[in-house]
Amino acid sequence: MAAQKSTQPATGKSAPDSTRRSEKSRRAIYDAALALVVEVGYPKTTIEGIAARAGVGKQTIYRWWSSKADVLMEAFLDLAEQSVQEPGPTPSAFPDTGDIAADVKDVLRATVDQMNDPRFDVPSRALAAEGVVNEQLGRELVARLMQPSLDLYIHRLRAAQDAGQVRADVDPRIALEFFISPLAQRWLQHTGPISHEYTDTLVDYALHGLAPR
Amino acid sequence: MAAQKSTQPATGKSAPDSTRRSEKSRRAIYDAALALVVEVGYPKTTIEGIAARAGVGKQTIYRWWSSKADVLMEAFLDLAEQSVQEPGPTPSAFPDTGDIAADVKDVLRATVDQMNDPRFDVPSRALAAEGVVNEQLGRELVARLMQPSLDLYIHRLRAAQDAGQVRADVDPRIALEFFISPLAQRWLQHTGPISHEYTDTLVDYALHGLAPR
Amino acid sequence: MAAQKSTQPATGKSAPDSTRRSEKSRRAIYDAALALVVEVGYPKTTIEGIAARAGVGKQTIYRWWSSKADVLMEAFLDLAEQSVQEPGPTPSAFPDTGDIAADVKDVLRATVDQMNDPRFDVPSRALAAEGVVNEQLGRELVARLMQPSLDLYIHRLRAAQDAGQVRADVDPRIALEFFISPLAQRWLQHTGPISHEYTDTLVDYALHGLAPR
Amino acid sequence: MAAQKSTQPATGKSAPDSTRRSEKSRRAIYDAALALVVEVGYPKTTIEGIAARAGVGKQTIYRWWSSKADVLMEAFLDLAEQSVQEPGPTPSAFPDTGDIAADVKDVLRATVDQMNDPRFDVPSRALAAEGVVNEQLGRELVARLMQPSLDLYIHRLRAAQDAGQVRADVDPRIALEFFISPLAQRWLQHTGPISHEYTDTLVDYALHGLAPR
DNA sequence: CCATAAACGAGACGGTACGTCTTGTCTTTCT
DNA sequence: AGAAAGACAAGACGTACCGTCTCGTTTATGG
Repeated sequence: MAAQKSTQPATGKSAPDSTRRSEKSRRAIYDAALALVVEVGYPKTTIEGIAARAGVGKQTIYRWWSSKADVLMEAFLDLAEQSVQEPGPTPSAFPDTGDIAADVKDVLRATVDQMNDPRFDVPSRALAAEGVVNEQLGRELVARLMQPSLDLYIHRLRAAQDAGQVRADVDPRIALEFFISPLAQRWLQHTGPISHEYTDTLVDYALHGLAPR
Repeated sequence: MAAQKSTQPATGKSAPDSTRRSEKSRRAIYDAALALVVEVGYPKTTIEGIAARAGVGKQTIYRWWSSKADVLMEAFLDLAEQSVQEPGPTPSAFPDTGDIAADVKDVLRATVDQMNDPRFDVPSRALAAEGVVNEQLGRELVARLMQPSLDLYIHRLRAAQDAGQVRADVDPRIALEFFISPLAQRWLQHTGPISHEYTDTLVDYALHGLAPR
Repeated sequence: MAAQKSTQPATGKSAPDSTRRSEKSRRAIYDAALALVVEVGYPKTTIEGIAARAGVGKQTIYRWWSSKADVLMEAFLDLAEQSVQEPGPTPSAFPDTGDIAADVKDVLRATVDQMNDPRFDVPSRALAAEGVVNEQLGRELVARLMQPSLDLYIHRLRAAQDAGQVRADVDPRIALEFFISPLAQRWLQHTGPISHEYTDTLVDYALHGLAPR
Repeated sequence: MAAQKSTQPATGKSAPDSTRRSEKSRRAIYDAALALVVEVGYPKTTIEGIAARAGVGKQTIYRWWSSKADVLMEAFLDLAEQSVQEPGPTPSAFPDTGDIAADVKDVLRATVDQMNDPRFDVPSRALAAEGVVNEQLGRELVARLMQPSLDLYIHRLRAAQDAGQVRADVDPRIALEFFISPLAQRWLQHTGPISHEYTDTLVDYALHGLAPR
């Protein structure tokens, strides 16, 4: 948004010069934002609170972000990028053992575990809530946070179609929703408990259908 | 702490006497809350604004509701109850033509239409967002707003099981999520367009499975 | 003030029938008002508080009095009337031993003592403050609370003039101010300490003048 | 509680930095406060009203003053300081023609005139009333507003003592009350009319005594 | 000895102001 | 010029009382 290509267009208020930006402040703001959201919840997390905790002037936040949600989104994205670079099984890769059922169950179990980790749960809940009500932010969230994961599903489902494990006439962008949406709804809206058994069941029902064969 | 005649627990601040409540004020508050949410959005809807628009003292709101979300939830419930009593096809009945696919498609098309009506979309989005972040409210929303509809799905799916159109070993409470959750996620999180074709596809995929038969 | 002689004039809102007034409530209101003023101070004494403490409906106060100050004034007058009927030296009599200096010193010493009694100090301070800012109430206070005492001074000073102890060309209504006003100002405005020595000095200075003879 | 560099005691809420205070806002607040008190009276003068009229946020008032009375006191002091710097007879000087009676009459006549000027009367009445009930404020009023004038009286009376026009054994701090207190009481408590004749009489009575010589 | 009407307790109501909190802007000072 | 610091105008928060207005419930004659 607001692609700041090069020599900024004269918009009255001259845009900040990102080359002189303080990296230390950025990190401190990310850390403070995430910590506060986890500790006191999103509504009680304020720009002032973040600035104070980060040891930063308020203006430094307003200069670089447009809203509390914006700060949190970037902080969360940054967190996600960091964890990618951690050792261990790269979460940005989708397993492909040849058994689509087993592979999807695997991924969903990991997702369930993540949803039960407050460091993930609280900020992403907050962002999701904001995105529900603020369409612009919502679309940005989908594009920057969710789409990469969804693409992995699509890719794996295409492979399953090639292997004859999923019907060729099925749209993978819809198919993946059978795995993700019920879990997402239970998680976000507290409509039901989430567990490994539950996601396993989802995969079985989705693949084989509700109707008798 | 003052003689407490019978029921409610003594909460220090004696509870208001609901028999003396002003029905006119309640209605005015519901109307103002819904109108404001639609007009200016949830975050800019304030208790002060509702009170002013309803021609009511702020205390009258605080006396009977605990938060902005609480007001809006009751206003929305009230709206739902009213529309039930309107003429036309009762939305609290689930069609049963004997064809589960057709019946579910029918209901989902109506749901899609509702989601495209701003009078429904804006307040329910606001409530859903609040419920994501506030678990207590979220559970209340599920219980009071969503559960009645879900029960209709469950009931219809059980009938379909009896009729042999849905496998007997399928849990209807999970099965219904294949119809509802993908649509809900697209709607709430803007993850994709919603249309009659889309929901029709959902029903077909869900009933017959993703895997080849 | 709004003399309600007999068959009241049709003023729209029919005046309350004072013959049916509850004496018990009146007493309870007086007691509550005086107690609250002493305990929490005048500004924190509220009509609601008085009503609650007296076990009385707010309307019962509004029916018979026009303001908080009005209640307190009547309560205080009532208190004064009661103390008159107590045994001991009647304060409504001014001593006349033939020695004007001694008699005035006597009375002023009693006044000093009264000013140091919180039961008198707090409510009368509150009333005086209100009277400073609200002329109507101020005049009523003077007429109903202060004038009777002032008249005793005038009477005694006239006697002193007859006895040749005070110059005949002196206006007693001004002369009495030399005794009363300095003390009143020190008391009300905290401009100085008040004591028996102080009032004795006042009397001496006033009688014999500041200039050398 | 946070590093407190040097002087002021750590009060939890760090004190505002008075070097960065907006002079424009201060002036606007003084003007608004005085204007409102004169126009609508003290009780109907509210902090919100002052802020609105001054075009200032409420917090800017609460940051620098502790109460409505505090604002008004400083506004009034500021007004007094300003009028000192005006041309004309400096009110901070007490005339000394050698005739103590004439000089005091002079000053009292000016005081009477001031009491009849609503710009002075209304705010100072309000402050006096507040000081009657709030001892802390009262003492501050005396020290900051009244004492300077009283000192002039004391100084002039000492000179009169040196000149043999006032008895040497008289305490000037008490003597001055004969001039000031009766006038103050008539003014504040509406116990009588105030005029030049009245104050002239006060001076004569006070100097020569009530008793025959 | 009721009938009836007023005063009463209780407290909900539309309002106003309180004093606090946070927002997003602006200004000052330091680096 | 960026950043820390924080004052500022604006305005919502939730609370406390205001003075008015019903509600039943005493209570106290007067028919």
